[in-house]
Amino acid sequence: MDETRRPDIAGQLAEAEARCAARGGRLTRLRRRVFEFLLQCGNPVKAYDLQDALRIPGKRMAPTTIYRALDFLIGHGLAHRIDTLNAYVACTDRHEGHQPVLLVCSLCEKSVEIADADASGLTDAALAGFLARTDSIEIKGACKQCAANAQPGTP
Amino acid sequence: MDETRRPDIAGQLAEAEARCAARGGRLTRLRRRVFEFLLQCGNPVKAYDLQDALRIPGKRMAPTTIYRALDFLIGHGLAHRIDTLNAYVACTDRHEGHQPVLLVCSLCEKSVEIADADASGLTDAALAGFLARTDSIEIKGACKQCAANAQPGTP
DNA sequence: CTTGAAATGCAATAATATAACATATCATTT
DNA sequence: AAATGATATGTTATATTATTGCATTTCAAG
Repeated sequence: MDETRRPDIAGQLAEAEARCAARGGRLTRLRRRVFEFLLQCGNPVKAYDLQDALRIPGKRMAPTTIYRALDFLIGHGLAHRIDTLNAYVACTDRHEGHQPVLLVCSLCEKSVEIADADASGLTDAALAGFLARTDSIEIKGACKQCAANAQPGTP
Repeated sequence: MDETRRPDIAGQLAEAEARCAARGGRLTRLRRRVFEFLLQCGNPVKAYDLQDALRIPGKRMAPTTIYRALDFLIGHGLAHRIDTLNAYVACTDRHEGHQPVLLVCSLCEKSVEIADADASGLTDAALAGFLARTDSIEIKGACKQCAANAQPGTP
C-alpha cells in the first residue's frame, strides 16, 4: 500500500490547530487525539474502534465521547463521516467551495478523497435545482487493487 | 408535492414480476408486499417502519424478515438502500450498465433517482482505476423545496 | 406424494448512535 | 487570585439499525 502519501502528520495537526483557532473552535486534547489517530490510520475508522484505541487501558470511555469529538472534527472540516461504511476518516483537502467526493471501496473498506479539480463536473450536471453543498458525495465501488484481485486472470 | 410522478404501480409490479421470473427469482408474497409498499410510498422508508406497516396487526414480525425481503429486492435491482438515511427506496430505473445516482435531501429525507443519461460524465472522470459499478452514488444536499424554504426571503 | 431447495418464523444479540443530566475545565472579568 | 459563565467531558441509560443461528414452512420438480 501507499505509505508514501500523507507524509506530514505534524504539519496537518498544526494546520488543524490554526484552522480551529481562526474559527473560534478549541482543538482540545481529546479532539486532537481523535484527529491524530485518524491521520495516522489514514483509512476509515469505526467509532467503536476509535473508542477502543483511545481509551486509557483500565478506564472505560463512553461512545458519546467519541461521537462528540467526531462531530467537532466534521463540523470544522477536519474529518468526514462515510455513511457507506459507518466510519470516519481524516479529511485531506480543504474543499474551498466544493463538495467533497469520496471513492469508497466496498471490498477493502478504504476510501480516497478526490481533489476539487478532478471532481468538477461531478456536482454541476444533472443536479438542476438540487443544492449539493454540505456533506460528501460517496461513490461506492472497488478500488484498483480489489478490482484487480477480483478479476479472474489478474494477480 | 408531486403525486403526478410514479403513476403506474400495477405496471411496475408486473414488470418486477417478469424481471424476477426472467432471472430465476421468486417475487413472493412478502417481497411483493414490501416492494409494493416502497412503490406506493415513493420516498425512502426505514426498515423498522416497513416492519410496522406490513405486520399483521396482532402478530409480531421480526426485523430479519424485512431485511431479507429488502436484500432480495436490492439484489434484483428493484430497490436501493440509501446509506445516508439508513433507508430503502423503490428503484425507478433499470440502470443498464450505469451506476445509479441518488440525490438525497438531508432535510426532508426524500430522494430522487437520476436517469442514466443525466448521470453520464459523473462516473467517468476522476475515477481513474476505481471501478464504480455496484451500488449507488449518493449525493447529499438540499432539494429544491428545502433549499428554498431554508433561504431567508423565499416562501 | 416425496423430496430437496428456498423462504419464512422466531429468539437472541450485535453494532451503531443519541439523550439527559452531572461534573469538570478554561478563558475572562473582577 | 477568585468568581463567573461558557464550553467540554463524564456517566448512565436507552434508542436505532442490523445480523446470526436454528427451527419450520412453502413450493416447485421429480
